[in-house]
Amino acid sequence: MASGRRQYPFHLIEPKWQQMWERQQAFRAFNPGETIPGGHPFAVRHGLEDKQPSAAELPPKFYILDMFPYPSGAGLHVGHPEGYTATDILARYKRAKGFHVLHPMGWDAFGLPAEQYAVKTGQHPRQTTEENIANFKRQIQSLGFSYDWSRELATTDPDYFKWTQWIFLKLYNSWFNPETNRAEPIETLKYPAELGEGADGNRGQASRLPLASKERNDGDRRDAGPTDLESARRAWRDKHRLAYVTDAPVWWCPALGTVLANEEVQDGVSEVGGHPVVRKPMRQWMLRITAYAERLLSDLDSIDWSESLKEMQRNWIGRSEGAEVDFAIADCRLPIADSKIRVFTTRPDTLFGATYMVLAPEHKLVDQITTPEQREAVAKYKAEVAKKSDLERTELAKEKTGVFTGTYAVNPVNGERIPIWIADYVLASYGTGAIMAVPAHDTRDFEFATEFNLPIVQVVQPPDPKTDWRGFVDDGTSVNSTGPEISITGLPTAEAKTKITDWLEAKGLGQRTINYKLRDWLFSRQRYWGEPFPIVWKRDAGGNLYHEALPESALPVLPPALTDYKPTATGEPPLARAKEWVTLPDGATRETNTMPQWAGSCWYYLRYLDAKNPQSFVGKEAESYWMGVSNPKSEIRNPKSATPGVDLYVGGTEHAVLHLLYARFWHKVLFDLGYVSTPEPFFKLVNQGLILGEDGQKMSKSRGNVVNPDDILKEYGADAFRLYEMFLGPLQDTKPWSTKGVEGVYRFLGRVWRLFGDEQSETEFEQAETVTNTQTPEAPKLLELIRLNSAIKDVPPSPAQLKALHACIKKVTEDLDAMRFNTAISAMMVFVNEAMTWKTKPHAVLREFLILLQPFAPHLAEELWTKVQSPKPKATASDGAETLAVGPGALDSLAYSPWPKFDPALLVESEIEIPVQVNGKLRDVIQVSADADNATVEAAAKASAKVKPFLEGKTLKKVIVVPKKLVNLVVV
RNA sequence: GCCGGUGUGGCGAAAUGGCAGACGCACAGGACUUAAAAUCCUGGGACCGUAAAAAGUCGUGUGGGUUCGAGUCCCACCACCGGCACCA
Repeated sequence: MASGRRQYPFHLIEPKWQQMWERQQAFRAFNPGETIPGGHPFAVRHGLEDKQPSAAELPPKFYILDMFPYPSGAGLHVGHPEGYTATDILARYKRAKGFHVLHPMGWDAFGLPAEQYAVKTGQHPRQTTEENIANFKRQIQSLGFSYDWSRELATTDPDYFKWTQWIFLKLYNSWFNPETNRAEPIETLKYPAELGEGADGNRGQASRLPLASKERNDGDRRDAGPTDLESARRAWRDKHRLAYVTDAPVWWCPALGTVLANEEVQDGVSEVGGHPVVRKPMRQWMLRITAYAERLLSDLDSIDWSESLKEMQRNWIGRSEGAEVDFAIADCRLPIADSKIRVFTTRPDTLFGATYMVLAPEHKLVDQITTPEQREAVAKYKAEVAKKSDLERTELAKEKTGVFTGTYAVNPVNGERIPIWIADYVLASYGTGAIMAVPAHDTRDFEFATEFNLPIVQVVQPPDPKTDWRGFVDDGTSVNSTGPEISITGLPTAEAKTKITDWLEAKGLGQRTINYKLRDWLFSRQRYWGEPFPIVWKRDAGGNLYHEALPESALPVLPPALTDYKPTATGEPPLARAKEWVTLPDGATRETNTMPQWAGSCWYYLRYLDAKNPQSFVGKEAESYWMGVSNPKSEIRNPKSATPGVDLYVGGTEHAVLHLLYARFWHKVLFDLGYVSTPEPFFKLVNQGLILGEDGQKMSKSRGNVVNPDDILKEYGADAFRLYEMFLGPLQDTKPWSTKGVEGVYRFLGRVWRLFGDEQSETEFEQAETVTNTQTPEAPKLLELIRLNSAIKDVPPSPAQLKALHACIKKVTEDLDAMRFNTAISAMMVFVNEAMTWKTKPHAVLREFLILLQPFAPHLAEELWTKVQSPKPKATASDGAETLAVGPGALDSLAYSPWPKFDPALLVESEIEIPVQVNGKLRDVIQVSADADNATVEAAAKASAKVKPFLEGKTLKKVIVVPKKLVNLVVV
């Protein structure tokens, strides 16, 4: 042990209070209508003992949420508790402020490691998961966080994933209505005329179909037998559902034995593990997140997230405005419908500069338009591209490649013939999979044209004539842009875009379009340890396979027992091994994919609100109270949306796009369908920064610089650990760990201990401790031997003492409101340093200080709080310390003690120091009375002996007096 | 390449446009101690001075600018960190 003697007996104090809080359920939050037990400190504080308050009768809520962890086998590292400590401090602070705080914790427990372990050892992932959760929970609890453990949840719990599957059914049974711009039940989807039941008689409403049967046993369905009309209608609906099936190529990762979402693939390798991935067509479930692109984008304006995080989401969604333009194919040998190639461009103003076209190699027209002479070259190029992994495609991106198809297109604005090429720098999956190339004003086209000697025509003049127009991609003025029917020459870029787009629309050659980079969410995984889909597959009379939702009554769909967790030899998911499970009595077969890990984390913050509800994923009343809509006393800080949701959400940046985008998407669907009352889930979000190793490098096992919280706790205790994590620097910053730094705050806590404790009784305590087994339940009683320091007296504080206290209250309060934990701690250090010097320490002053300390170092503060309940040792000491903290009817629980208010009047000085500058340079500091007027201050400044030499022989030009701040004498 | 963020002592950091370096670490000196640990006190940006002081000069990545006054605001650049990356 580097630090030698223990600063204070945290090894007894911390378990004592953790047990106390747990016994008392001190941090349990109560839903509207719930009976609040008498004696519970929250009930005592708010006068709600044995009552069943409605939402309106409860104090204003405050929902503080941590990103729940994946309980890995490695246990907690010091990065986890950083955010958890910050939120715990705020939760405790808000409780003291009188809020009804919801502060829950749970487990994001589905995931690959437990499954990979199962593949290796045959141990069921549930067992691994449960062990890991137990370890995580023990570690988290040893830090004294004030979570409401009665709301604990795990995504792997059937009572939980039943509702994950239920939400999936909602997605499955909904479509996005572009007219109302929101999700609606699939029954509101109209069939097109050819599928309608009679012309307009029943408005083609799908509700005429026996849809009610969806909620009945699936066995009863469609006894009448399918018809062509019925399967056509089913196909129509299936095409519109928010959850749908495609056979599109997906990222298959052979090493992981699963497909991955676009977002899980980085630079051609899997984000997890860095394994290579390949493109492979497979049947997959998709979620139609793209329908929400616009709302996901625009609603960012209504929430309080960091600008950089919003920017990341905006970039991910990637909205771009432009136009789609049709180019006719010259000398067309094709049927009319296919004789056009549609391109997407954000720069229709550069249409006159289009000197060639490029199709993605996968574009569906490529084979049709390729001339016989070029056929071989095109086929070869397509084969090359198909062979390339995405990794190679990105790596080789520097050099442009492509092949001419032999065919020409006609530029609609000037009738010019331009060659059509194929090249892999055009992506099939974005826009229309084809572009018009304007080499003069697009970097990629410029490189391509240079490579293949294609013409480059200027059509934009840069604002600065010295700028080279070649490769100029910004806004300027259109030039050389006059055709037989339309001219935009001379127009600034913005106007040129409008004018030419209007013309294209009028001529039927194109239209305004908005494109998004965002793709639909690939939602199925070939894994065992995830939520099974509540979906079965059947065949209709024509032998066609179709899918159907299981009824709600079939939930939860549990995964089958397996002995082998590997995918099958044919590449089918592991669930396919459970033959009996897969096949239902009616011959239907179950979907064997499972949901991705993101599914469970998409809505866990809602389950916390009503974690045990067996009837619903969340009760209406609980939802509206905690999300802040039903309680008139709630603080609504954003008048624009007036729907705060989670008041504070803290977690790492690694979830900046995926989790946060997916969760927002699900929340909006639930909002549209009327299940939740706010359009956004997380009103305020803060990303905690990374904690690096002592060497300033990212912590990793291979570098050997990982700090284990258990080791720190053993040596310095939870309070010191918490304090240090916050003292390190601003929450959002990346900062290196320093175990030496822990000692600093540990010493501070030791000073607090000595400030309150009596030295002689401490010695007696230590002697008693050496002959006692500290593992016994009686050991904490030893703490009663510690007496209050005799310098602490029930006397009125001096003005200086009051000032020190109130300066501390002010600073800590303001810093907590702004989440500046490090400076709040330093303010408490300043206070303690000063209080140590006081000969007589007023009881009232030190007592208030403990309330400030409590959120940061709750165990120590609670223990000392028992000592300051009365300046004399308690007469009823035989009751033990417990009664002091939790006695019914008495407001003596520190955790719920009202936060002190500072009195600004106590902070005013009678004499203040004013710096005096000459020409902006500090020359002296003078003492003046605080209410001195400017003339007096100026005179005093001029009179200063240190200032005078700098004025001699100079002319005083100007005098700046900033009241109570500074004097600056300007001389020449 | 594009977007976002950050550059302040030996280190972590602090500073509504107004005394740069609070608070802490590490370090040095002292007190207590047989000694050590712990604790308490003192010191500290650099330079130049001096027996020791005082005074002075320079100092917040670099170069400009605005201002009586800039770590803070503006412009240009450099470095590092994070994100995106052939998205037309």
